[in-house]
Amino acid sequence: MKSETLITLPEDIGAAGAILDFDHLDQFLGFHIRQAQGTMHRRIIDTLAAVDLTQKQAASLWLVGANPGASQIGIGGALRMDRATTMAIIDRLEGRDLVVRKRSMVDRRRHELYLTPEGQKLLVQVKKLVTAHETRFSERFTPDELDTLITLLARIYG
Amino acid sequence: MKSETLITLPEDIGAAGAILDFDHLDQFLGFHIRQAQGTMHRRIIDTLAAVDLTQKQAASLWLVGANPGASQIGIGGALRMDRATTMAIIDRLEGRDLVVRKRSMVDRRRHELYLTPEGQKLLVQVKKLVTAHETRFSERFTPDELDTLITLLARIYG
DNA sequence: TATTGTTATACTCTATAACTATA
DNA sequence: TATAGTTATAGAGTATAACAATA
Repeated sequence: MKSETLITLPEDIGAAGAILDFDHLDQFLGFHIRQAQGTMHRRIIDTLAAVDLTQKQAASLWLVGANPGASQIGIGGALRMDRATTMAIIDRLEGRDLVVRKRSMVDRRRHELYLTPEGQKLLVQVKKLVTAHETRFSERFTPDELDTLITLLARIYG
Repeated sequence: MKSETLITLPEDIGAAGAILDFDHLDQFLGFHIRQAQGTMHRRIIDTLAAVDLTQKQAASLWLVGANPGASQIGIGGALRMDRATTMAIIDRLEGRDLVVRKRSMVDRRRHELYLTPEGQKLLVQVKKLVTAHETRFSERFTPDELDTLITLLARIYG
């Protein structure tokens, strides 16, 4: 028994739709999550190009904005990035004067992270862009469907 | 109004659970897809380390096995990879003598892809590993839930 | 002109290891 | 001993650009 699936391709990948035997690969959760995440990621890259930020950079900016004084380990943990990855991202944000590091007085190992005025200004724009991006995808679902989808997704990593 | 969320972290990331204000970031579909995909991806990397393959390499091997004679553009399209990415992955598989390229007699621009006997042998093992990996995640859901989840995910990129 | 494969190149994310300083 | 940050390094994936061969 063969499962044939028509995959519609983004214009920049491949030439046209291709019919391939997926041999049950397309019955796997991991397959669909990867496709869905890839699709949304490509779109958010384009969306955030307007402010020259990547998704991780934008998410980090967002969390620092909501949690002034948070540490790198805190931000990284929330976004599931290790220390080295978080480091690189905060470096980038600091290099653009969007975020500042301040040595913590309570625990001198930690650096407290804060948005600069520029960071705060950019975050306003980021929130608009990300919200619009999210809407473009979430409007494909009813509120109930969206709620179900998010609840089920959370069970994968919760 | 602040939404506080407890995130349980993988042992290799961060020190312990951290409570952060996500400021609605955790109400976004993109956020949860990324977390879920990251979780499954980390796990499949560990799983496929036994055969020294990445997820993309394994998926490409799988599709070539199911579609003997498929072209790179065909494989890449099905997995949503551009030509350069597909090229690198097939190069790796060919370098390990798992896949061979044969010039097509019908369209001499194309290279037909085939598994070698070694590739076929390894694919058997890959299917066991991937299926076990999938089961570890899919068993968190009832059949109905899994069906719903996959159907909703497919709507994102369909 | 368009498509397939190829090569070169660059960037992001991810991860590991080792080091400093602080707790 | 453990934690937070840092630095160096490496690999995978993604993407663009340019080119050759072929349609």
